[in-house]
Amino acid sequence: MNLTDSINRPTLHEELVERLRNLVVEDVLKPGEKVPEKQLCDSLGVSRTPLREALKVLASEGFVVLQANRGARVASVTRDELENTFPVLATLEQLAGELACQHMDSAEIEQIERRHADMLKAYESHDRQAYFRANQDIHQALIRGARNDILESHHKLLAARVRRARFMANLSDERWAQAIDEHEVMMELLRARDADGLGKSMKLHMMNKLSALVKALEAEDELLS
Amino acid sequence: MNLTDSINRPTLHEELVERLRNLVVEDVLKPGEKVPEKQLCDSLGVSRTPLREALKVLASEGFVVLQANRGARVASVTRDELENTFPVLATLEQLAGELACQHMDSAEIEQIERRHADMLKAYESHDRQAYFRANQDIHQALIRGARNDILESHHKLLAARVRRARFMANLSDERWAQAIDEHEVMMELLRARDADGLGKSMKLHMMNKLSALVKALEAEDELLS
DNA sequence: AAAGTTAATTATGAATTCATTATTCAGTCA
DNA sequence: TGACTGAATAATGAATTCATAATTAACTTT
Repeated sequence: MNLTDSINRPTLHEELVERLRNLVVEDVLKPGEKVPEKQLCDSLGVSRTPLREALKVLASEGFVVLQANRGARVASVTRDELENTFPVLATLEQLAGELACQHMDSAEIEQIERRHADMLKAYESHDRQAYFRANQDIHQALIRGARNDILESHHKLLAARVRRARFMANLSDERWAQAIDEHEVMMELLRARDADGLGKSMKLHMMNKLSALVKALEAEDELLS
Repeated sequence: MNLTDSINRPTLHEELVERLRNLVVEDVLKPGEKVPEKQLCDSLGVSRTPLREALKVLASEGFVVLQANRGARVASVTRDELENTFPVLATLEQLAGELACQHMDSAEIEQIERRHADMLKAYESHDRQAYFRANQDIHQALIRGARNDILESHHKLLAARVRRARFMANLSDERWAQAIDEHEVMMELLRARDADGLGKSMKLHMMNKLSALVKALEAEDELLS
């Protein structure tokens, strides 16, 4: 019996960082929107002190922008930011792929195998929600498999910031099919424990995601002009 | 005339983040050491509120560790952390090298050339201090040259965290000579704007730094046993 | 009515206060 | 003497208060 668990209540500000980050990532708080402290305090039932501490952390993570004496705004995901973030994410995933091939045991690989099957099923039944979940789980498992906390934390942060992009543009059928193909390749390379190959294909996968995203955003701009 | 400059006084907590981070990176606050809030408040002349906000940020950056109701400790640089951080730094530098070749203009390259010359001079006169400064400037300029803010911020954070390592083990003459050679190669590749080559050599340079560091630390352990 | 000016209101940055949890230390008992 | 108990002290987490900057609203003035 673990007694520390019941005692290990996280501090208020830690919980708030989690909750607020989720509100931003899940697009409940919209980019550019002001974040009025008092209002949030009331709705969350906390005082300003821990909330402000949380906002400082969120700001250092890049989810909000602070202006002295003018409060916090939700950081907007500009195209420029996407185009800067994806290459960094891509190299991190490349490294993760290489390390994962070296460090994952077969039980872990089998687990990914199962999640991969889930993903295919979701694709066939056109269930975007389930697809996103399975896809995210697979990437996260590969990162975990790299056995590198530093890599994991930085990847997590960048992935969260970019995750909002899925609210900006919808996944096209064409890109969806391509992504599935890429995942098939990745699975094969993982099975073969081809470190270099998996790294490269994960990097490519990420950069293709960016291309598709940029294309989709441009298409949306066309509609508006 | 820029009027915003005089007005743009950073908030207290931002200054504190900077100052405290420097105290950690410059090894004034030693790893494992407790960080008593009151004492720091007195010596810095601020109240606890902004100081605590700063500590939260430092914690999210990994420079201190917070324990609920037990305050903050300076994070210790374990060998494990070094071995995790350097590969990540190395891939980031690889990416930076590739992008720098594409984006830097010749004036910027010439500036690096000059700093490179400074570095060689410092090497010849065995001035470690000057060498570290020039070396750091060169790496930073290459990162800047990549024209990618996300890359830059993450690199900056990781670089600061391992910078403390130089207080842990001294640079051996052998490694110093090798590092100089590697820098020569890097300069040549930059002049030739060989993106792939520069990326790879920067990555290798970083990993060699890690090897040397680990070796030096093991040698120190020998002495203690 | 529109632009500009000043006063009132609101929101934020920072200090202080309060409540709770750790830590220290004196005293007890084996 | 040495381990345990519990009170006293100190440190931390969070709420509140205070001072100041920003925003809004009211009021001129043209």
